[in-house]
Order: sequence, then C-alpha cells, then structure tokens
Amino acid sequence: MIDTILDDLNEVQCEAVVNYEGASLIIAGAGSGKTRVLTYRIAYLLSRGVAPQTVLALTFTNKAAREMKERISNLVGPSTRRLWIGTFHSIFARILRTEAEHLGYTSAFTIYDTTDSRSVIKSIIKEMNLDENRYKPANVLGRISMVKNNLVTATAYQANGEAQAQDAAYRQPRIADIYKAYAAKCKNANAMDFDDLLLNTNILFHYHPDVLEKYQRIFRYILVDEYQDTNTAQYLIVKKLTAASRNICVVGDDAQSIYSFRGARIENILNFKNDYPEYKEYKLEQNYRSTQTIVNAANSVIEKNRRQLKKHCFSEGHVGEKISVIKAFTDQEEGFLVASSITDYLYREHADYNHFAILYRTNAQSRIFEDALRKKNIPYKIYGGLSFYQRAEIKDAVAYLRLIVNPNDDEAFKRIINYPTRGIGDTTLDRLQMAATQLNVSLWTTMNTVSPDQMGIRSGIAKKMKEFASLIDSFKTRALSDDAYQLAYDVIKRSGMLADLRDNKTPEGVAKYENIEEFLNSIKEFIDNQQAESEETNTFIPITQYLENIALVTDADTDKPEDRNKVMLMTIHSAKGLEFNYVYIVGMEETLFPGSMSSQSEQDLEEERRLFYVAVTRAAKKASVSYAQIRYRWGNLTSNLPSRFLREIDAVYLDNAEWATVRSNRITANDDNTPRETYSLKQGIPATQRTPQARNTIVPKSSLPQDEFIPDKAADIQAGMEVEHKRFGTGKVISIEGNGSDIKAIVNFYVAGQKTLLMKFAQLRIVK
DNA sequence: CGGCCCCGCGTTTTT
DNA sequence: CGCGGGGCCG
Repeated sequence: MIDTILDDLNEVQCEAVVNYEGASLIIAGAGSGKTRVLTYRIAYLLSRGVAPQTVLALTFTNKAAREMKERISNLVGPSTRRLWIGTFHSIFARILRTEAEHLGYTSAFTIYDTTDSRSVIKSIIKEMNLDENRYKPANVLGRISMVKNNLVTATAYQANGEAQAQDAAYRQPRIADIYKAYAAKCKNANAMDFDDLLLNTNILFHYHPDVLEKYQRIFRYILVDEYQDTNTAQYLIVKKLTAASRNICVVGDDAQSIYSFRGARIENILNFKNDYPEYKEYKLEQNYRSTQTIVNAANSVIEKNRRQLKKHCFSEGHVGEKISVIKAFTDQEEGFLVASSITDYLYREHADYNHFAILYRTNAQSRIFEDALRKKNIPYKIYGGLSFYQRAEIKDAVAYLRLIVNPNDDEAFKRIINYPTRGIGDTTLDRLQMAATQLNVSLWTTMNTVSPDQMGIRSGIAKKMKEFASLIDSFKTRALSDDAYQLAYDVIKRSGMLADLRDNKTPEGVAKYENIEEFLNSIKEFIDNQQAESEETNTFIPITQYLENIALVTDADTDKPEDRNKVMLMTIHSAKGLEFNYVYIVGMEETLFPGSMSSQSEQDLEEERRLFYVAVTRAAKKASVSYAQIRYRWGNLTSNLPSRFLREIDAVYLDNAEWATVRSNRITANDDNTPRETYSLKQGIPATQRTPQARNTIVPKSSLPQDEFIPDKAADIQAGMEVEHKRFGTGKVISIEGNGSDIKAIVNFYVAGQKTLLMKFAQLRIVK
C-alpha cells in the first residue's frame, strides 16, 4: 500500500518522505505539495513500524492540524488517533496540564484570551495609579507578549538594563512593574495567557530536566509545519525536545513568513543548518496549484526582497489568464466592480461560489464587500473576524463554566458576579478587589475567607455573595457527574441567564437567545465528536475537556455545511495555506497595503511584500487586484496612490487594458443616493487631496494643483457665509461650534452634503 | 446601583 | 463610522 503511495510524489517529494531519520529541512514553495509531503512522511513512518504515539507534528492553526490528521488517516487508517498532531499552543497546553504542579499551577488552569489579559493589565494600571494615556493596556500587553516570546520573565525583565532604558525612553518606566504584577495576578488566578503556554513549557523543561527527558523519550520524531513562523519560545521548545533524538523535520517557506509582528523569527529557518549541521535539504519548487502566469508574477514580486533562501518556483500548468487590475474610483465602486467580476466568472466558467475569495489587508475592509455582494445576492462568508466565542452572551456562559472549573479565575469571576443582576455592584467589587490584591489571592478566595465588614461590605450584600458562592459550589458538585452538555444547560438555566435573555424581546435579545441555543448545540456536537473519536461510545466528556478545547479555537476553525458554497472573505493572514480558483486582492493602495506602519523600515516592507506574495499564490486559475482612488477611513475620505506592489509585478503578467485606462466616473454601486459618492473626477483626486485631514495621502509632484488655492483664516469664517473647500466644493456655513483648538464648522456643501470640519485643519476660502 | 448617553479613540495582521 | 468605556442621572 505505502509503496504505491510513493507513486503520487515527484522525485524530491519522495526523497523528503523516505529519508525520515535525522534532520530535514524542507523548503516548500507555495503550492508545492507541502502538506502532502508532511502527511506522506508520517504515513511512511507508521508503515515502517514507528509507533504513532512517538510522533509529534506541530502546526500553527487547528485547521492545519485537523487537515493533516484527516489526510493521514485516509492513507493509513485509524491508527492516527494516537499521533500527537496539534498546534503548538494546544499540544503544550496539554503537557502543561499534566505537569502543572511542577510550576505551582493546578491542571485546571484557565487559558486567558487576549481580552482577559488586557483587562488584567488595565486593572493593574488603575491600581498603580498610572497615567492611562501613557500606559495603554493593549500596548503594554503587546510589549509583555513580545518579551515573553523571547523567554524574558518579569524578574529578568526588571533586571535587564537595556529593557529598562528602552521603556524609560518611551516614557513608560513602569512596564516592568506592570509585568510583574500581571504575572502575579495570572498565577493567583491559576491562569496562563497564550504566551505563557510557550514560556512555561520552556521553564518546565529548563528547571525539570527529568520532565524534559521524559518528553524527549516520548517524542522520537518531531515535525514542524510553517517553521518560518516559529518564535523564539517555540524554536527553543523544539530544539530541546529534539536534542537527544535529533530526528527533526521542518517544513517552511521563508517567502511566506508573515508573522514577525508577533515574534516569529525568519532566522529560525534561515539558520537551521547551524543547529543541525548534519541536515539534509529538500527543495520543493514545482507549484501544482497555480497557472504559470500567477507563479511567475508572484516570483517577480518576491525577487525584490533581499534576504531569502535561493529557490526557483515554477509551474508546468496552463499559462492562464493575466492578472487583472481593477481600478475603482471609490471604495464602494471597488466593491461593486469586484462583485461584478465574480458574477462574470460565475456565468462564464460555471464556477461555484466557494471558488472565489476576496482577500484584504485589514478586517475593517470587509464591510464594503459584504454590502456589494449582498446587493447582488451573492452568498458570502466572512472567515475569521469576530469569533462566536467573543460574543458577550457566550462569554458570559463560558465565564460560569470557567469559574466552576477554576474558581480562582478572576476574569470569569468579574464577568458574572453581577450577571444576571444580583445587586453586587462596582463598589463592592472594588472593595473585594482591594482586599484580594493585598492578600495576593483570588477574588473567590477573598470573598469566601475575608469577613465582609473587614472589607466594608454591608451584610445585605454579603448575603448575596454567599448565595452566589453556593450557586457556584453546587455547580462544582454537579460537574463531577454531569457531562459538559448537562452542566452547561443547568448553568444557563439556574444562573438566571436564560430567563434574562428570554425576557429581552429586542432583536438583539432574540439573537442572543439564539446564540445561547447554538452554544448548547455546539457542546452537544463536541461531545458526540469526542465520543466518536475515542473507542467507546459512552465516554464521559466533562466540562473541563470542552473548555480546554474552546480556549484555543477560533472562528476560522468551525466549518458549517451551510457555509460550504459561499464566496470567502478574509484577511490575507488567515488565507495562508488555503487556495481558491479566483482570488481578488483588494485595497491595493499605499498606506493600506503596504500599511502606513510598514513603509518606514525595509524589514517591515519586506514582510508586507511576502504577505502580497502569499495573497497572489492563493490563486489557482486567476488573480485580480483592485484599488480605489478614494476611500473612507475612520470616517474620513482619504486618497492614496496605487500600491507599489502593483508596479513590482512584471507588467507582462498584467492585463494592461484595465490598468492603463482611466475610467470615467461611473455612478455605480452607490445607488443609495448618498450625495458624498457623486464626485466628478475634476473635483476629486488625487490632485486636490493635499488638505491636512488627508495627510496620509501621498501625492505625486506632477499632479499638484495647477491653480493656487489660498484658504482664509479660520477666525474669519462665520456662520452664514458661503465657503469653498478644495475637496467638497462650495457650501454654506451652518454654524461654528466648540472652543479652544476644537472649533468646528458645520458646512452644508451643495454637492458633498453636510460636513463637520475641524477648523484647525480645514482649509476654507470665503466666497461671500 | 443600574441604565443610558456621550465622548473619544482606533486600524494591521492572530494562536 | 462603529465600538467600548466612562460618567452622569434617575
């Protein structure tokens, strides 16, 4: 069986599969059959008598892990169940649960998501009386996350002169203290954040060599997917685990490294040869996915990057269609044109909806395309984005379950102590929190051990707290005998959540109620799946198992059958690893893609270029790129130049007809008759975009306004005047409002409609 | 103490 | 523009 399987592989792929001993570096270009090699290699290992429980395969997404499992079991049958295949985070979370007591945790520890972490940081900033403008929670958390990924603990960070100097330079000298307090609070809550899962694994292996040895013995063969995206913490875990066996196989493509913003180090793959000098290298260069045009066009772009491993990707498929450049006047027109193009291909090539993907740089861009597709009755699915589990009502339900499993989970506690309303308000919580911080214990412990009047809590409220405590305690008891579904159902009912939602007859209330129903269904489904996977049918699936699962799952992991045949909308990041026949890469504009944050440094720019490379190589048959001359960005009109990446595509692969033509101003998607969309080309862009409001704008010198526009002084402008604005044309000043530097003029423009303009920015000329 | 309203802020990208 | 958080009022 296995030998016939090898017939499916080309020569290099076959070599990479068969030589499974020792260190292997597989450089796998986009579409070169990377997953195929990985899965076949594992299947081959098994066929050679390697025990499945000694094989560890690490991926970055649950989807990749699931796909790998599926494909292997298609090759070799059910023996795959004992293989260790999962994401870095899930595998090491599992190990940490087993070894928790070595680190002073219990195996019931909670995994904090980003929202939880941010909230902890926020409360610390408050407690420390720090300037909330200078210390932004998301910012501080980002910094802590970065250093954690470099294995710098709070104590080490405090002692690190360089880090201290840097924080001082950024006028955030207390970050080390925040970090320390944050680590303490997580520990007291028996909680780990995403980064802790990797950091603590390293700590575990460092301070407990016996434990490390145990796992070195277990994992005889380690395979790592997307190796170019590993951060230092992940890299070191792998290095430690393979130190004895030296059986390691990493697969990756430096050209697709797009996660350096969260600590990924492209050096890990570039320097593989230093760590494993005995390594063998395999280059998968033939692309089986895309047309020659697409592969060549992608190559012509990525060539501009300086640091990369040498390889030559090629396709022997059809030459295929050239890449279309869709030039739109406004963001709405961009949506319309892309939707129209999709309709064209649907008819012309009898394509299905799910053959199409719209890829964008930032999630905020999705709206426009949703609107455009909806208008044409094209079904679509937004992939990623706000997860089901991030909805308020689901988080509430999950918070109950989390608190039952781990009563020290302060974030869960805070979320539900007064939901549904039971008369325990902010003041009480503040007092509780103060006591808890002083005692260095969780809110739950404080509530149950400190006398209420010591905290200044009146007896009426204390009674309510007791009731809450015994409610949770009763759930804890039931959790021992009830499975995840029974418990969740009971919790939602007896906590009062269900009644609270049922009484809410607003549309949002109804939606929430339905979401809770869906939540319960998903638990039921989870139990069924787990039982199907284990040998017996009646395995008891406790709530702990369900919680472990959802902490590390994202929306991208759920695939519902009704979403199968829809146009997919997603960020380029989440498109990595996927393929579609027809791909639209939208928002190809300077400051958007490449983003304004990235065009400063050459390194960041190279990462953006790799991102573009990833986007183009998602397409099998046809890629299109689009941009808009003007678009709304945080409520303001902005205008940007077409992305430099368009110019970097070798022009022979472009469908130049559309690229070169300046189309006349068509009234298109904006049939909702908002006046602001009816610009004439003459009034518009890009020549007249040089107002301070549009200071993101990059305007070529040649197209600066020919006629002088001299604005009048802001102080001279008064209500009732007729004024002219470079972009909005003429209009009447309705009123002047505000004071200080925030004086605003409300102007009703004849064409553009009513606008509120900040006087310190707006340049207005008095007409009369 | 809870609900409502207003203000201010934000955009990369995600396990 | 849309969301979340904070503040104010009932």
